[in-house]
Amino acid sequence: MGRGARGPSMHDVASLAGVSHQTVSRVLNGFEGIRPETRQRVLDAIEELGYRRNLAARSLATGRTGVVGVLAPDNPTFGATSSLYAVESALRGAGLQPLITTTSGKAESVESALEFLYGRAVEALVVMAPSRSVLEVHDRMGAEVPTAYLLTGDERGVWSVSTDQTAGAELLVETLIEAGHRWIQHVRGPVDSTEAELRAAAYIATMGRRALPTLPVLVGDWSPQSGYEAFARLDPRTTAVFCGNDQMAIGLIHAAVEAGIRVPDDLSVVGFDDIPEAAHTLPPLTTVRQDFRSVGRLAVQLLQATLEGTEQPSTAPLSPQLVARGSVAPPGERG
Amino acid sequence: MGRGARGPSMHDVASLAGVSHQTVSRVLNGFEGIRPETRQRVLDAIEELGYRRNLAARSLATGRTGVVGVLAPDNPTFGATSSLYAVESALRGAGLQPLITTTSGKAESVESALEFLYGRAVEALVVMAPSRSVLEVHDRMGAEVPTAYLLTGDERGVWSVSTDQTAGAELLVETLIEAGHRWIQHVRGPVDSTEAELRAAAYIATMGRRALPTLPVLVGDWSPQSGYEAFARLDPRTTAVFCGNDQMAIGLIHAAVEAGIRVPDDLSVVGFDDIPEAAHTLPPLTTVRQDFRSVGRLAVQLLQATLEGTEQPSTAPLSPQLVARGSVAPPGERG
DNA sequence: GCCCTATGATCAGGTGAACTA
DNA sequence: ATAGTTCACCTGATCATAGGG
Repeated sequence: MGRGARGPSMHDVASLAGVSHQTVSRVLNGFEGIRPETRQRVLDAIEELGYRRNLAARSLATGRTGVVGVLAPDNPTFGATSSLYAVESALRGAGLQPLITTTSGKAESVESALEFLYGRAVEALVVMAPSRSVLEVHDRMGAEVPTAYLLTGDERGVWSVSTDQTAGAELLVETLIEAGHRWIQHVRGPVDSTEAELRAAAYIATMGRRALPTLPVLVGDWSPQSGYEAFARLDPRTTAVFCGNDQMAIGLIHAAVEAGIRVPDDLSVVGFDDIPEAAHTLPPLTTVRQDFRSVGRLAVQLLQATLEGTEQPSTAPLSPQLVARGSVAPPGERG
Repeated sequence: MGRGARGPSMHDVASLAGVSHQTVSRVLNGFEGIRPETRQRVLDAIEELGYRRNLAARSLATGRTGVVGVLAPDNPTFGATSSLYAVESALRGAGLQPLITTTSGKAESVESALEFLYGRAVEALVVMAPSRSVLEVHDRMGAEVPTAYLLTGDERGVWSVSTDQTAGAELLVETLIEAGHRWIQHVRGPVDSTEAELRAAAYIATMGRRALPTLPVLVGDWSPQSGYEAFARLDPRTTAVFCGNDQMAIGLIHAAVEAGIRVPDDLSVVGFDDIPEAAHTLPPLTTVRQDFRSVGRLAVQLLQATLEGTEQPSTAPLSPQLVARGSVAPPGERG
């Protein structure tokens, strides 16, 4: 397997420039005390040979890898993917190397991904844990490195980077209440999802605060299909539905219209996330926008500060933003 | 920066097991000629110390990195992301290390991503190039390693892994023709997109083959918003629209309904990709399904075979599959 | 003496840190 | 104030060796 077609080494550059390899190293690492003409000779030699540092050797010598592992859900949803891409780009910008692994969330899958990452000597971790099971596996395997948590509410204190789920849910429920609804039902995401939990809790709390009756919380799995299926289980008194995300709202609206229910005249519906399609459903969806990219960037800033030992940025939850569109109207005669 | 908290080395394992480091190496690499009891002693020592191979040293010694770079579009669409995740998981399964970078497609962005990847000594590349500009930059920088191309039609011959775009477009246009439509218009994706080009060409070819009139091809950017805007530019005679992807179809349907046009009674609409939302638009969207995950897996198989020098799998374009739903009907009186 | 099996000793690989001139 | 010398980092490949038939 002698495939290692090695390029020129630091020594090659050194002899071409007529200096020692150490001087080359110092030029590369931006040291001060180097005579301008020497530096230039080295730079020229590098250019001429097309020299590139051998990262394996560098890593071996320093004992550092600069690799940050990222554990991402393998379900390509808009939100998770947006955050993931922001993490990737910020990491690269910070001179670190993202090592992205996707997992289904099942224990076995999470385990093998983490095993892979630890085996790769990651120096920090970004755990995107939409479900509690991911966190459990991670905790069980023992956190070996600084870890930032995404998509998991603010459960991990300063190590969590998130949008304020509770505030988002309140915004939506209040919008429905303001429109005059009393019978508001919630279709939440999966049971082991932290974010779904927070949104559901906020639904109940807000209704309670306004002294309004709470209807049974229905459970979906974030998919449009599960929203579609949830429609059939809606309480007959329901005049407005707070869906746990936009996709389920899309499915639910589909089912409603199929059943001859007009949205929003007979039934108001709101979502969560503001995916690109939300502006173009029929009717356009009232929802709450999360700034996924900022969340990703912030997570990287947190880890970078930790690795460098500088002051960590604040990771207070980001504020979501209400996007009012056409899927909310005052309750019709149906209620 | 003495952050390198190094773990136990092969030497530590060797002395604990009472053998040489070389024997440890042979056990790790699955060599044959090792006495079972010796092997066990080594294994025990590894277990006891919690030893893990230092990959930097390994890579330095072998001259190989096992890293495969992936260039992905930073636009988190369902299709690209699905393929990306399949690539990641297949790569990891093959014992290789995915190094994923996202780019906007702009020359500068592509350049810096490739620079990053080459600097990381990637041994192979997966280039997901939805636009021709990505290919141009890649070509200009000189392909240093075996490269598989995704999302770019079959432009790169055996190095392209793709779904048959032409066949997919034909399927859709034929469906519209069979339903009785004569005035079919196409809303294509961006001008520098290879796939958009193929789909548009297939539209024109199919219409020609059936001796039907071709209407001006409108240009969108894949987003729902661009589909929405395209509606206003539709030819008045149009009775059916072939949208370049599902998202644009969603936007276009929105605009149509807003303008009082019924879908599919007054206007038939088809999409491309079969994203999860496509089953739940109003009406549900007739479209064509691409198996994005297979494409990703196949790309990895291709690279793996190349790296190992074994026989390469066939990369003939995969067949798309028609998904007939409710957005197509015979032309109404509008045409 | 010769072959075979299991294991050890030595060296190479590219870089950065510490010390030296 | 600059620049060179030496060593350490950890693993895998090559060659050498000890023991057994």
